[in-house]
Amino acid sequence: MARSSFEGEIPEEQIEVCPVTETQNVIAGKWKIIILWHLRETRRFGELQRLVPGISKAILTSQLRELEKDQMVNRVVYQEVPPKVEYSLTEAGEQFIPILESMGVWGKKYAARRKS
Amino acid sequence: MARSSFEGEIPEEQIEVCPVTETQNVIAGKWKIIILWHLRETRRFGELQRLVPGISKAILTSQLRELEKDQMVNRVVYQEVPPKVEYSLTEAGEQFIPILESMGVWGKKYAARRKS
DNA sequence: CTGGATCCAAAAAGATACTG
DNA sequence: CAGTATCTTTTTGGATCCAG
Repeated sequence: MARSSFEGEIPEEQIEVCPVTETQNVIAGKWKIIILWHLRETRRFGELQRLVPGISKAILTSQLRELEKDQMVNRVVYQEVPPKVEYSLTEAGEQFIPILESMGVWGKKYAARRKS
Repeated sequence: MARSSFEGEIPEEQIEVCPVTETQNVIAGKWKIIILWHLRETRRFGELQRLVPGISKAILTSQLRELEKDQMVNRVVYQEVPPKVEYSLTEAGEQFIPILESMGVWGKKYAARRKS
């Protein structure tokens, strides 16, 4: 029987990306996890910079822009002088919180284990 | 007056790293999450390379070496010809599985949400 | 089959100065 | 206060060839 279609081929749009890889793509970036962690509560830009030790304004901005693009973070600009900008989690971001919490618990045990 | 101690300084060893940052440091790397995912079951090197689409041997090796160094992965060499090497999760690695599962669930919902 | 060693390219991060 | 623009540096990843 002749093949009337190429069963081995998959249209580009239908290629399913592995869900964990999907997640990987969103949280890749040196600071994204810790930023999301602090965004469990709404934070202002400067506040985030203080909470994340060692990050520069430029990098914080770029990481936040990427998280926005990935619909993990909301950005609200208040038209005031001096400027005020608040960042918070979107629904997708909120749903990621339990994973962040688990990471915190795991990381703590992991650190303790490694010290011994 | 000479200060007899530097009260502002913290000995290197006592600097506490935030637990989520600890976790971030372990899973950073383009392929580590998906590698850990497939290591829920013991896998051979070549098997891993097939399971992780797009990764080269050299990169797979380097990612595995880092995971070993971080005590997430065990490497067992069977003295045979041809060589056979099996990778599996350490206890720390095993304890990370629930987080990987959560990432899978979240990633699936995330992808679905983004398509609409 | 499972790698190691090199070299190169690309991406990510960081430093700095400037701005509404 | 909250950025942007530019430049430099560092870090990663990838391709290729060699080897026990």
